[in-house]
Amino acid sequence: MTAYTNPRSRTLPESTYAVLGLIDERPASGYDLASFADRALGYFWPVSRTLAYRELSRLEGLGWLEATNVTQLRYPDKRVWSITEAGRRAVAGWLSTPPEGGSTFRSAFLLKFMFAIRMQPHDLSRLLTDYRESLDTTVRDLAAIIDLLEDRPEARMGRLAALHGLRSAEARLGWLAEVEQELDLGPPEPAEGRPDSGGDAAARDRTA
Amino acid sequence: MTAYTNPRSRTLPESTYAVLGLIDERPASGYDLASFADRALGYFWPVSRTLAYRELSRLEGLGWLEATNVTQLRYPDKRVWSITEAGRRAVAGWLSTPPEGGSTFRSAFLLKFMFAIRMQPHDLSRLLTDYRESLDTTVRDLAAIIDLLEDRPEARMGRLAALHGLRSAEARLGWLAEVEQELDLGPPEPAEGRPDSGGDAAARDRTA
DNA sequence: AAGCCCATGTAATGAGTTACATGATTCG
DNA sequence: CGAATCATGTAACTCATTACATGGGCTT
Repeated sequence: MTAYTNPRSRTLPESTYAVLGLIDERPASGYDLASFADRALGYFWPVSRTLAYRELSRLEGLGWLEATNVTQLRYPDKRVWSITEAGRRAVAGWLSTPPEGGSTFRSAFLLKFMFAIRMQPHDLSRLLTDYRESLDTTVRDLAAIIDLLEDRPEARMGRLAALHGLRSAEARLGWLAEVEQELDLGPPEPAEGRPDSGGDAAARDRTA
Repeated sequence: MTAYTNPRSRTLPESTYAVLGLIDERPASGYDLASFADRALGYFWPVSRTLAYRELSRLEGLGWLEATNVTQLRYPDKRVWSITEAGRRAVAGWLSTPPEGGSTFRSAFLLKFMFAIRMQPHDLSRLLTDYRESLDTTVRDLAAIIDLLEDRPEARMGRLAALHGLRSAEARLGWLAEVEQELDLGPPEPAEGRPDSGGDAAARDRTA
């Protein structure tokens, strides 16, 4: 309806090509696509379910995708999308040009961290602890994904993309250790044995 | 006008607190604030000039900021903003709660990289080269900032935030080397001495 | 004369998220 | 019997960006 079907007037958002590229790989329903996109691109290019549907109809309007109705017995009928010849050309064109626009990084953690001098010590260490926990989770998740894809050569790029995230997260854990040392907050283990802040570089080595 | 002046109905965006926190540090005009925000938060929480103005008037509506008219001789008059008592309380409240929402990472590079199998070899190496260049620039810029802030204790958090970016960028350069090795694209030096892909770990060491 | 710095905003646009709406089937 | 899965969408919202508008003073 309110679709922006004219590719000449302005450049399409990258998410449009993300969806197009995924359908090029394997035809799918909107529902399928959304969950597949979440697994494949979720870490560096989230495409929500709603957005997936919107991009699909935009791509239909552009003539880059077409739908086939599939009736199902135990599940609702669905529209399975596949790429057209024009769509294939569009993907090729997109892949042959350098990424424009895109790439943003926003960190609510760093934003708050910038004002750390005005934070209560307790809140600061909480902030850092929470950050470490989220990084630990990321490391675990990505390591598992990499492990899973190790022996699947067709998923090579996915594995390498996950590795990109893993290396970044590891570097940030290293940064956290540096920061905690400089701010003389020992690594948070307030259980027993009061941290005598023995300047240990051992904490840097967490490449598990 | 169409401002959302009621903090009880829904949580305010983090950018609102970003502006509030900066004004808390030093009163400034909208114009000043925008350029200061760009320097201080630009790498992890961009606040455009237009957005800065919008947030300032929102904060005025909330009673968290107030303006003083300042007439100038050689420059246009301006409104200098400073924080109110209520504003100070709002900052304190914000700082004592864990970051909600925020933190997004979107990489147009990784998105394209995921479809690398369908790329022409030339376009792929171009993609990687461009990425390396942007990372190199980031590393240089952040290293310079860190160097500049080394002997300014009041800018400690800024220095550490920059270090966060530096460590991430370094890790990504390391990742790039791994990837180029695996995809058997030697590091791009097509000048002379054809790269015999001597598996060198030397390229990993770019902590200059 | 061109162009940047200071200064403040409005208007238009859009990308993306969250909530809402509906409904059959299957599994614990 | 409730929850999850499969399936498709609409509606509302708003954050954020880009373009537009204006204008004096200073620098090259």
